[in-house]
Amino acid sequence: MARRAETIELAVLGLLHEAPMHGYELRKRLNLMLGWGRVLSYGSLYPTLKKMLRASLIEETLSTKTPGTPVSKRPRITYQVTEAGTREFERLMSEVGPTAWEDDNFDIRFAFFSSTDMEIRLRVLEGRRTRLQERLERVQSQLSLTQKEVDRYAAELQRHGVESVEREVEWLSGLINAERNGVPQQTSNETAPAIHGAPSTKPPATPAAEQAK
Amino acid sequence: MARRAETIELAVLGLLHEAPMHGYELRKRLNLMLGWGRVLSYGSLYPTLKKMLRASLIEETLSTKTPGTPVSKRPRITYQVTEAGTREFERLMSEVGPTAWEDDNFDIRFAFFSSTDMEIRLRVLEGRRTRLQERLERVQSQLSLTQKEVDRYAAELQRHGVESVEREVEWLSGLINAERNGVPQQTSNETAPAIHGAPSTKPPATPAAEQAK
DNA sequence: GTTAGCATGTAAGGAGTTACATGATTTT
DNA sequence: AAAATCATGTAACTCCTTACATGCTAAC
Repeated sequence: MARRAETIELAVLGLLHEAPMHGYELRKRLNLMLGWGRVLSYGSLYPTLKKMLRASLIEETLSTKTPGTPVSKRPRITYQVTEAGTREFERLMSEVGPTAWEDDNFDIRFAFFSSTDMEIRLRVLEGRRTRLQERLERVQSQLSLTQKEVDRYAAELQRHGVESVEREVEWLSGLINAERNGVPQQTSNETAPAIHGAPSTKPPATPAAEQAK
Repeated sequence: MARRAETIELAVLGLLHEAPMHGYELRKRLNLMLGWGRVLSYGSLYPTLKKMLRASLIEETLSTKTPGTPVSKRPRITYQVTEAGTREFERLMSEVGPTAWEDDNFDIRFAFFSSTDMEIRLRVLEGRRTRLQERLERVQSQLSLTQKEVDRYAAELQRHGVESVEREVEWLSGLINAERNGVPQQTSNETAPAIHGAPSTKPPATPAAEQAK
């Protein structure tokens, strides 16, 4: 699953961009965010954090919590983004191209869309939509070729998969429209109206993937 | 993604159960079947086939195609299931438990549902549904805790995710009803009525049951 | 005082992708 | 005759999970 590492990095940068926190919480937020399927393990997160530290994308602050520090408190570590980290975050967020709209990557980028401007958002949303449409075409053309005796259950699975992706496309279309018709996107505090009513669905577990994560 | 290996094996056994074929075609069918996300590479498939050969789950037949075989034709290899392979397939298909309803595994099992009986099907479908419902609960409870200032896009992503899983649950409920109300499942050739349709005879006491499109 | 959840890590190992390497057959 | 697609493989490498190991802190 090659390209996951970058994804985690981006997510970490994005979360720390909002507020400093420590590894444990980072993991929780991450799992909530992209955790519809597999869950990120500590064995994956902590090494990534160390790596990012070495690359100076983030910094750590050790806290000893209680004032009268006895001796050997194992310190809790709070991470913050550095300036370099912020720049890297911005660089990654303004990337347009396949890496931005592949399954895992897309979700993370979307979650932090507030940190980019509309142009980028539109391009990513459209790229993603095109990606899914290609997928649909490919599958549908292949299906018509193989159309020999299709097993009932296998066919139902396919049907459901197609339906899910189609719904996802509709969702994206709704979002694209909302962006274009300038849904107020500035941080006018609360009362955020639903971005758009469009129905939706990611191909969740069923068609073989929870593309999201 | 640890548990994928078994999944591939099951899929291979299932496909070869239907008809012998060679690796290349196996890969195509596999990708069509569970290929909504990542695609299975040769570097993954061929080693698996070798391993299954060693385990005597499948057998190979070398074909030289053209009658007047010159000399050094690289042979094409057609794979078939052995008896041991068939038994293994049946064993795996009648497993009920977590391994049967986790994301990837579920899809494969579902695709080959025709090879099991209704009891198993029902248990797997119900297990899967429960799994997803737990997921929803977990996410929703966590969301209510974190309900501080949620970013608009992040919130929309969550909303969409929840909606997708809810739809999946409805889909499963429909299938469960269909199984219970005995949708004719034997191979009465074509004119197979959509699995899904199944209007329940009695006004289903279960609220969840209604969904049926 | 003990369980449950917070918190941080490491080592070993498996699974699968990428990139490479080769060749046959069919279509244009 | 070239291009596309069918077809089979291997080696290196990355990523990530599993399982282990440790210890603090709050609640019951």
